Amino acid sequence: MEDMEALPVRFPSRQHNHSSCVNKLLGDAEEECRRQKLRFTEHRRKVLEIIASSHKPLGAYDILEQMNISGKRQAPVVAYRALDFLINLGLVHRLNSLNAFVACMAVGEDHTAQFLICRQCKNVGELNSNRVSERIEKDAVEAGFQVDQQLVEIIGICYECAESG
Amino acid sequence: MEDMEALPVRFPSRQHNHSSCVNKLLGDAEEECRRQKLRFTEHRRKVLEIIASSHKPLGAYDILEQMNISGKRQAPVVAYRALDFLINLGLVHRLNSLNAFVACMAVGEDHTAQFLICRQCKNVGELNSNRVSERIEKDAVEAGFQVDQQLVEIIGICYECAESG
DNA sequence: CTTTTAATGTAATATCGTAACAGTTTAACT
DNA sequence: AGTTAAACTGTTACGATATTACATTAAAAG
Repeated sequence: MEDMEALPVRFPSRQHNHSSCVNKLLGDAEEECRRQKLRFTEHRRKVLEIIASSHKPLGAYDILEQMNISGKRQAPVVAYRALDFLINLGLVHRLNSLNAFVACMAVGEDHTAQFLICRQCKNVGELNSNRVSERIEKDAVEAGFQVDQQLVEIIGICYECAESG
Repeated sequence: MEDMEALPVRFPSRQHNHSSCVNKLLGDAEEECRRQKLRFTEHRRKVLEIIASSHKPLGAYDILEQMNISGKRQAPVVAYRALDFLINLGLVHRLNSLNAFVACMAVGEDHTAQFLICRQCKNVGELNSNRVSERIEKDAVEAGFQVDQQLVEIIGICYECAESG
């Protein structure tokens, strides 16, 4: 018997307005930092804002380009440091197959995540299927392996791209 | 009700002897190339041999170092070309989270694969769980996504490392 | 208000991967 | 065999991604 609850998935639709999710994410970040007594500095805010403003994954150097506050180009390490921080906080995810970064779409939900990467429009969605993560966990354990972290990236075609041919 | 068949998994044990699996893989490669009328050139053979001789993932430049036939260092592109070929043939897998490569442990079995990466001994095992791949496929489809490729990398501690503390 | 921890600035460098193009080998077909 | 087309190789250069190291500054904790 299957679990019949709705499967949580976020795939950004085409006409979707980013500004609300950017604001939500920045708010969540601030709150989370306050709670954990961490510093939500300008670099970190800026990087999160840049990533959240795009549902296409951004490379570190793309982000860097948009960090030109006062026309001055930052060193790569500046972006990487902020990214590390945000990833540890669970606000940003890294897509290994693309060497790129996306904002988390399920902040604060204690979620597992699988990434849906559309190879046509390049948008990335986040699937939060506990069934998938539990299946992986179980089978790994059965194979004698103790799981710390799961990286699941699914490449294909999203609904909107499939519809429009 | 669960599928009770044994879960196919290959995790290289410590005392395991590589030479037999190297030979098997080279044989499979030759046969597959003959079948598909592809050329199993010296570079390709050498790269496959190098990868198959290690169950730790190797980076492209590690492979390159070992390609010093007659003391002459090859250009990176030489390794990458051979790797592309072997990956397309399904003889080698790329681990995106490590930018590294491992030999396939289930050649010719029409398999799906999930990788078990031990963060202690750095060995990599291959889990071939259709339950995992089917669960991913189903949930992605339910989420409106058409799957072309799945990348599953599982990071943790292998059985032998867990035992020895 | 001083100590110590965390974050920043800056330069250099390491690591990973590809483009472009000329030359050579191999396979396929007269 | 000789010709042609396709695949592979050699070589150079470069692009893209990521980290180390260390001096300086800012913030939090006592």
